[in-house]
Amino acid sequence: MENEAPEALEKRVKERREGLPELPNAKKGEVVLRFAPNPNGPLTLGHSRGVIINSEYANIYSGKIILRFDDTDTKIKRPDLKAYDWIQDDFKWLAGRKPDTVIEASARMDEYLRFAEKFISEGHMYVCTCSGEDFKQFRIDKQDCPCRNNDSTENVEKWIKMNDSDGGYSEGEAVVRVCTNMEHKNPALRDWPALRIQTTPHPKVGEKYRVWPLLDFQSAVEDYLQGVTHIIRGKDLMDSTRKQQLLYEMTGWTYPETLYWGRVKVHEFGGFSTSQMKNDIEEGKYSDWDDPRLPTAKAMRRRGISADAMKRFWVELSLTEKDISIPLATLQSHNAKVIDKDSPRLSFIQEPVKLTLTKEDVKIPEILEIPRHPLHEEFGFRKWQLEVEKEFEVYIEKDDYEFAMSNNGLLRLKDFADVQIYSSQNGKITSLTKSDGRAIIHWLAAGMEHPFALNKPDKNGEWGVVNGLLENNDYPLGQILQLERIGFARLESSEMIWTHS
RNA sequence: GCUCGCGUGGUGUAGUCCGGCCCAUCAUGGCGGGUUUUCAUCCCGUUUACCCGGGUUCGAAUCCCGGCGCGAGCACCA
Repeated sequence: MENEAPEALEKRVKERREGLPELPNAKKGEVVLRFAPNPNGPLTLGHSRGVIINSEYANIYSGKIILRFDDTDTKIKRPDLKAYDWIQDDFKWLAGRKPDTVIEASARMDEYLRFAEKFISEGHMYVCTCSGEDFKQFRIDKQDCPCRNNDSTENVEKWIKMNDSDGGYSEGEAVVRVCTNMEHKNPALRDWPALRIQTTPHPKVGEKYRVWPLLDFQSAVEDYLQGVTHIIRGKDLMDSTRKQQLLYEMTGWTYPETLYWGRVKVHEFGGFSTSQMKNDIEEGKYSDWDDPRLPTAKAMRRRGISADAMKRFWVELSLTEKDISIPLATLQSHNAKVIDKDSPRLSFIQEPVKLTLTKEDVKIPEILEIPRHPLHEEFGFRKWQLEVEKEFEVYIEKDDYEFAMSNNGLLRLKDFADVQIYSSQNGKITSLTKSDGRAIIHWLAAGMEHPFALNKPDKNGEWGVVNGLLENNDYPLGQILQLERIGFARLESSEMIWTHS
């Protein structure tokens, strides 16, 4: 058998793959990856995929992950000074660590301009002074623009004029193009633009530079300079890869291995446009970037989604080029598994109804001890001081009260006692032990509560405040709680933010 | 218009390169049940899929051809 068909033995056995697929041509310890957002806002849910997938691969291959701020547009997607910090913060939360290197493209301008000048003098790029509209036509017609045939000396002169704020070209009058091929079958690759003039000051470096690289050029040069081995990007940038490969071919550089993912939408949010969110916040539709209704990393964190759940979520979606639309429930399901085991239980009474109960012959304890977590007694106990002398008052939810009224008034107060309730909002404690299969509800003893609010979405997804009574506690702000029979929520100073059930 | 990519259940995903081990994996959701003094966690059961049409082949989710659908690029945005 081995002698007759050796190739049959070499064929890989079909196995179920788990986690991320292998990176092509990756050597442990030598992988360099990068995540390159535009700092025009904090990270969105979409960006979180980039942080997680790239940093996961860096972990798997003991490689490096670079965080690069692609901030070379001063006009359309202006960098937001605050975003540089936000993104580093979001990155650290998602990846569980800081990036190995942080680069700001705007701080690397000298390098980009140096390479631009080199490529122009070598004839790989040229200065084009045609209008955008004219060039568009040349591209459609597969015709060279008049500037294409200028010799490199002339191009260097024009390059100097581009950089000259005094008497040179002004914004829109000249761009630098990569000399590819005007008959390339893919129109997107025909002499693509590499640098242009921008006179809007940059928030970081002001008016120090006049000619700025476009993404394709900046990214191509920086990836080379940093020794990036693998690029993982959206498939909308496939043509970007091809443009950059053409430049790499001219310069003799080796292009990184490139992988892509498709577009992701979340049912509840649709897409994740940073500029759209920015507008909406400015118009007052949302309070800020961490408004729980927004698909930002900040908002997810505020809603009590754990970084671990985000990681599981993105790793499960893996690296496919398919455009997908996924319900938030998938992320929430991962999250529930992660947070359930260490979320302390607490009672929260929505729309409370106060009941006065008689104790009859039942002897109630002065202190009721309820575990903070049903599966982890080592977390300790909640200790409720009960009123043994005077009237005994409790709060239950209006819905539970109404349910009891239409079902003979029998209820069990969880972890405490069986009660019989009357429509007068009075009742009696009938026994401490559970005597039958009656419904068990959560409740609060009077004196153990304080008014508090829960900010949560209704059935239609509209967020609103539910007022109620929260069990007294000393958990720190940011603690994720499980409100018994309701769901998870994260504690803030003036309210709780709903996580999910 | 030109160019590129993708099409497996309600939603994702494995398998597609190298055809048989796939009457198609795992998860999530739905439904039903169990455990639980929470409608949480956990456990069990159940449900539904290879875009369409040809071809090659003993055999096709997988290879070939042709459709159709969806998405993206063709920006002096990233």
